[in-house]
Amino acid sequence: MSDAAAPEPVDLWSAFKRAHEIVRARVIADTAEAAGLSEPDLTILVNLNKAGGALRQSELAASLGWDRTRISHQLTRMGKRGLVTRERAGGVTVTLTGTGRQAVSAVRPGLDAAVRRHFTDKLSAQEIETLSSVLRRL
Amino acid sequence: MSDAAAPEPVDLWSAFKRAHEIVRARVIADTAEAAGLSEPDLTILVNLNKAGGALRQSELAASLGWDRTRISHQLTRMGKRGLVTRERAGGVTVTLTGTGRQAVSAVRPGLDAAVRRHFTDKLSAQEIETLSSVLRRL
DNA sequence: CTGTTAGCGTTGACATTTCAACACTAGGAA
DNA sequence: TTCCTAGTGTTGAAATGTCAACGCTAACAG
Repeated sequence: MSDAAAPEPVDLWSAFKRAHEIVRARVIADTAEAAGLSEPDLTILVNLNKAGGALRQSELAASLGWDRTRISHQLTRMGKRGLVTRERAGGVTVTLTGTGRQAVSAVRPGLDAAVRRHFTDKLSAQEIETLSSVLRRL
Repeated sequence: MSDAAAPEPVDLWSAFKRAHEIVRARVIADTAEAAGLSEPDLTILVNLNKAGGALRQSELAASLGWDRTRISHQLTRMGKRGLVTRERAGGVTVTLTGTGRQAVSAVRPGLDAAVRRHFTDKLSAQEIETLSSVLRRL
């Protein structure tokens, strides 16, 4: 039998937050920081790019688990920096600008590498599968 | 064989961040919010309490994965609210006040319940063990 | 037409986090 | 002694996130 005592739920949650915090800091230090982008900038850019360059604002919020206000402020800032544009069409559609696309392409290789280095390379294939299924459920 | 395609590292990382964001929002809504504490307040209080009520500031930072500046500002705010005290002893030692202890005890049962409800109850014993081992490694 | 309700987004004030720059201390080397 | 160097903590300004309040639009009932 395994000798690991069942962790208290709160301790498991603390470990989760700590791991998130540490991996996040390392990945950002290796990517956004080097590209003159903030972490939220990068998060939005990658999500938009993955969706083909445009998304409804509410879908963007849902896919990140962010709330309306946070997305709104963030997009306002990114608009001023010329990374995205917004237009009303029923809801609001957010679109990547040329500058925005360029920024994603520039950072992407480094981001992939950093995520592998600080995250997935430390996990076995079996663990990745379990983790993936767990995260989907939360 | 499993038919789940191996997820791109970046996608797994996004899923990790999203799960963290969602669980965090739910737990906080059910606990700190109800107790007049902020999330970082609660995080610090729980950690200090677990350590017996006092810790070196740098140890607190390391155990949370936070950086110096963040801890410093946070403790300054909490000091003003009467939750902790600091004194210089080689490094700086942070101590829970009576008010601080009281606050932790008051929130603790609700916190345990919320973490179970939004997090561990959704995982099997097997998954908890895997997750626990993975998080330790990161 | 007049409400009413719900979804979606914005705004401004305030709280928290980050960033760059600055002390302070201890320890060792010149 | 003086001069590094590393580790630790603080400060103030700028960036980001949160909260409460508001406005807009569409759908629907009266």
